[in-house]
Amino acid sequence: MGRIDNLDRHILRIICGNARMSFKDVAEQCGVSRAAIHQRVQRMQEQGVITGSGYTINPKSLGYTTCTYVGVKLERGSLYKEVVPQLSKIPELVECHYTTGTYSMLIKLYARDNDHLMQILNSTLQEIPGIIATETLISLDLAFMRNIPIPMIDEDKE
Amino acid sequence: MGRIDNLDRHILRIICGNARMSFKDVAEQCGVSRAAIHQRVQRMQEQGVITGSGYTINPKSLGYTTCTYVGVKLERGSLYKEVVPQLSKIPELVECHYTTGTYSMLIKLYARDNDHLMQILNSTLQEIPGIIATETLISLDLAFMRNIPIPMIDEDKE
DNA sequence: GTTGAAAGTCTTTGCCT
DNA sequence: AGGCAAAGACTTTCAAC
Repeated sequence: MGRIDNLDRHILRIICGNARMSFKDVAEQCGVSRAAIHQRVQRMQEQGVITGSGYTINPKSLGYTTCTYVGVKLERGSLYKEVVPQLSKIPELVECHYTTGTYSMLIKLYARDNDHLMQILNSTLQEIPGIIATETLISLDLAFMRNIPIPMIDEDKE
Repeated sequence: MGRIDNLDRHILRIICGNARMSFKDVAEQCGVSRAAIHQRVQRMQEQGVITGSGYTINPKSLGYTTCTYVGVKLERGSLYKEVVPQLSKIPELVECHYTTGTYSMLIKLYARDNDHLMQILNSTLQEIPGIIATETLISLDLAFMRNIPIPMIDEDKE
């Protein structure tokens, strides 16, 4: 996968929170040329360090009033691979993990209102074969949401 | 907050998964001029519909091998406001919700390895006053992670 | 929402360290 | 290998319509 040095990390710290910042400004902040930024961003995309880009949309502006996590219990863990395609069909479902602990899976979804949430939970989720129980954790408040930390490394080592 | 019409929605669908796409291409896909795209994106940023932009970074490339959700139980729900600033100090913690259900809070974090995870759970989290119990849900596999759905609306109504 | 022109930015190529 | 400079191509911005 190739090493990610401190210049890479510096670039990532800047752009991971602002995809539309011009490479000229990134270059100035890093003290290198624009071309260097361009080459490194391109290389990191090829290496799979950077997997994509996007805008963050406020769910409320689209009419989604609630964000909910649901703990899903399966009849058998091995049903995981069969259940995922079914879950994937639910557009409101944005994240889907296979987990250790109390639940077999943890999923995240957005709903327009309580009726919509109930409809997803009862009519859609509970009807999927293999799912024997769900536990609903409604997010009443998002205290914070931020990017993964990007620590600098000791470049002499490694 | 102003209405978001179908052209806005079309734009959002395109750019929310690709922040670096040129507005010229967006304009072509939408069948309008470049300036229209620019005006609308700017307006949506001012309105708070678009709250930011960024690159997605592969956690593994930074040395994070595990993604973990932790259900946190508080002594009293009202301690929430006091606990959040403490949690915010943990850089590996990327998301923090106040929730209904089994837990008082649900948090998401990244760890380099099992030792690192244990250290965050035992040394850091459990030491915060007000936290009486935690339940760890390690993500063994991320089946999918995608953007919130952006439905088109019936523009005659509303 | 559109057009057109001016200002600024990105991307490529070849060169240098 | 990796960083740099310059040129042409492309975008963004700002008018007036």
